[in-house]
Amino acid sequence: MSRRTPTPSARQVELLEAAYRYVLAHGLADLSLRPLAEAVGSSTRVLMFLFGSKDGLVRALLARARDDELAILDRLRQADQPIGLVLASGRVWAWLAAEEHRPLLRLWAEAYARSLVEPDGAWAGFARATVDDWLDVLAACQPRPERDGQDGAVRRTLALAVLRGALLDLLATDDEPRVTAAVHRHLALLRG
Amino acid sequence: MSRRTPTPSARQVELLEAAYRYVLAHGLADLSLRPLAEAVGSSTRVLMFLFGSKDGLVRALLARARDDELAILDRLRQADQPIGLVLASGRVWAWLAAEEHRPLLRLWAEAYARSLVEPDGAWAGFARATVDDWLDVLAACQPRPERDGQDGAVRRTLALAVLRGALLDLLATDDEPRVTAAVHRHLALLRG
DNA sequence: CTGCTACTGACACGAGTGTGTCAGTAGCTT
DNA sequence: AAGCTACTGACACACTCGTGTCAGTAGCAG
Repeated sequence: MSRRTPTPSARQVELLEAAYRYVLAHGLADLSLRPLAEAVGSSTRVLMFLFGSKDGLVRALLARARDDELAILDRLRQADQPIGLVLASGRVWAWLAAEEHRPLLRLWAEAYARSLVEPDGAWAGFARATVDDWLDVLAACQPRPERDGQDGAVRRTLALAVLRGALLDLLATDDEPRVTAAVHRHLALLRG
Repeated sequence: MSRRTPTPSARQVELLEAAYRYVLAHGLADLSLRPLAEAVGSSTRVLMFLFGSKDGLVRALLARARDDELAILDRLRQADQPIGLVLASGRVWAWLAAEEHRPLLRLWAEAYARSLVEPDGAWAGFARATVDDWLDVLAACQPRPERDGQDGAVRRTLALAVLRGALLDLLATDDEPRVTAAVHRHLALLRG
């Protein structure tokens, strides 16, 4: 068995990477094995063999997307000392607003919404997991006394809400100046 | 022809209402005519007759959901004089956070995300339209000198981002106290 | 060469999809 | 009574879907 987590095997990660690119371009909503297989130069048979089922493939793709997401989050975390929510939010927004990340973020939005409507299956817990991922990393950015206690939790909840709300706006309107100005306005408010 | 907009006909609105309830409970993602028809006590044949196609049905359902959305927005608008963004945001959040509106808001999130990924077809422009709807009504809540000019636009963009970001969090975590506290924190910041 | 493991191709099955066709029936207007 | 319009039922067509089956082949270990 070369199914999932046990040593993904070269061919498997290669195909996953190709499938990931395909999904970034076409969305997950009406993903279908046959068109996907053709696009990545493979066959449904092989996809089934490597990922067990369509559900397995989708799970692997969502995990792949989450890896991309965690990669930037880790760059925030690795600072030697907490940089504070304001600076962290500013950096995260710069990443979110970059044009080249739109496909990933659209995919993220799709998976998030779907996991809300259909809490079972391959999508299960995706929304919840990403909220926790982000809140965790924002917590790590807060200085020590602020971080603990529920006031700190409220602060990072607000920071996350601004970032994600702004992201939704940006994805729909593509009006980067207006949305970025709104985020910066919020950061200015926080500074006092 | 009793197709769409030209006088919806009693039977049509009756079935649309039933289908809307069904979709609120089951989501739009894998909506299928036969199960839907059975659930609402009709047949695919009739649905096709009344709505022309599945796309037509979906369009009608999205329009129906938008009507629900616009209904609350109008209650804000009808105030004799502008109430300001702070008060408006507070009221809107009270509505968003109410438990009984979750199904509608989940449906909204689903439609929004899907219209981002698949900008053609029945979903076209849904995300864009709702952003504009909300920004318009928030603009109407702003006092006169503030409303015009791009600073006003930035202000309401931020207000909208907070509301929608908080909504995303709430839908995923169901942690109303934390999220409501974050929204109120933002309102407190705005007050100065 | 033998065997073993990883991988792949061709094909079929059964279920579910949206939609089209043909024939109705109920209720109203004239 | 006639006729028109709105609506409905039964059924079939042409797909596409995920998945299963059976037979392979390439590469490497012994």
